[in-house]
Amino acid sequence: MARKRIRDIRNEELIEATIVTVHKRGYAAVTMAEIAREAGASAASISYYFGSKEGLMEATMRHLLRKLRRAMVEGYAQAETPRERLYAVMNANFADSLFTVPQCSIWMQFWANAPYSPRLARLHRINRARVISHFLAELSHLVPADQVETARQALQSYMDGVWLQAAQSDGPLDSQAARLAAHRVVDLVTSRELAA
Amino acid sequence: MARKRIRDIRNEELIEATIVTVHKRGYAAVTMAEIAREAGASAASISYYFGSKEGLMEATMRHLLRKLRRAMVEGYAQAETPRERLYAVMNANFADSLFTVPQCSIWMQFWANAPYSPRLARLHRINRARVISHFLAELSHLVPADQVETARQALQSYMDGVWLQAAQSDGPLDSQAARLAAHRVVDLVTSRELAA
DNA sequence: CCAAAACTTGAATGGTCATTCAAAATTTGG
DNA sequence: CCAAATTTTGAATGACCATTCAAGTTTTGG
Repeated sequence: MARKRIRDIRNEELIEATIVTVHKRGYAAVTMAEIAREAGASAASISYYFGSKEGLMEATMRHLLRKLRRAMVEGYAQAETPRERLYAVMNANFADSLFTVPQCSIWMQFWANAPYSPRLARLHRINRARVISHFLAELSHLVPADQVETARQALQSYMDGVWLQAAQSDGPLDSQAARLAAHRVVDLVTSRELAA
Repeated sequence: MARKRIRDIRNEELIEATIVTVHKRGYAAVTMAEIAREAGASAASISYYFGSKEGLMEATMRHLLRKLRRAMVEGYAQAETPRERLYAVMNANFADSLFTVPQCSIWMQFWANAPYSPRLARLHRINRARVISHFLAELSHLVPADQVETARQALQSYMDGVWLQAAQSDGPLDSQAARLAAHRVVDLVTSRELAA
């Protein structure tokens, strides 16, 4: 019991420290020593728990993806119509617990660096495919078949763009306003006017 | 005459090599030696021309921003209505010469790393303010005053999101389709239905 | 309480990299 | 053609960093 406990505690602490430190210094500049200091540990302990720097980054990204997925399925469970499920996707992405400057910032860091790390790229690809299929599934009930892909592209671009802008924001974010705005975008994109 | 010529030629070659190499290896991993090799020069010559790695990155970002700005003013000159000018902004961002995978990719690299480099951050801030004011100026003629900011946020998020997705794309991009889709988004956002 | 297992880290290692510099090559202006 | 200015680079420098390892400390299970 306790054997597992300690490992889990350290994992969590080190991942949290990674989020804070990558946000503060950037993916390109962050060092093991900085992350370790933030966590009150030594750089050597990171190697002990995660094997390597890349292992730590992968674990941190997994942590963030898990958090997002949890928020998503939670909202999905209560949604009953395709439109409500689209709202649920947006609500998850702009949930109070996820839509903060540091988290959007670190998300961007991983996003930008995923193409250059096989382990991050893999996680990124899997997550991306999942989100796309969710969007397509719901949109297929709401817009003509030949517009589904265009509508998905629009919704997903908007969602990503909001995160990207949020990452650059100075002040704190208004997650509720973001959700409302996102709902409106869903409504617009699924209205008849999308047709060319 | 020739004195300036050589410097300009080298500047251009090194900046072009920087774009190619950063796209290939990522901002976090790229080295002076790699860029120099791509340009058929030595790492020392980069220091000679740009002073430092950060100087080279700043010059490269300036180059990209200049390119974007040129495309923008060109379209602006021909636009006659607020809506046409919004189209022009989109057309510039999704111009054939700019909307390519490598360029979207490197743009993301700079975007993600700007917050951690004072010189990049400065360029980024200036560009951002310029784009925002353009959007606001045109939107103020098209939507009620209390919706201008929301509409700007939506349009800009969409635009950024499309670039972000394009950077991750596997195949080549269809810039004309991107422009058409962007026009439709402009139409949607400036329609009466934006109202909550 | 005890031995074994798990955990922790300071210091060493080996490697990488931006930058500098001196010397050489090239170009320029006359 | 020549001297001065400019351009080029190989090698040296110094700094930084991820990872390893051996030696300790703490925790665990009995």
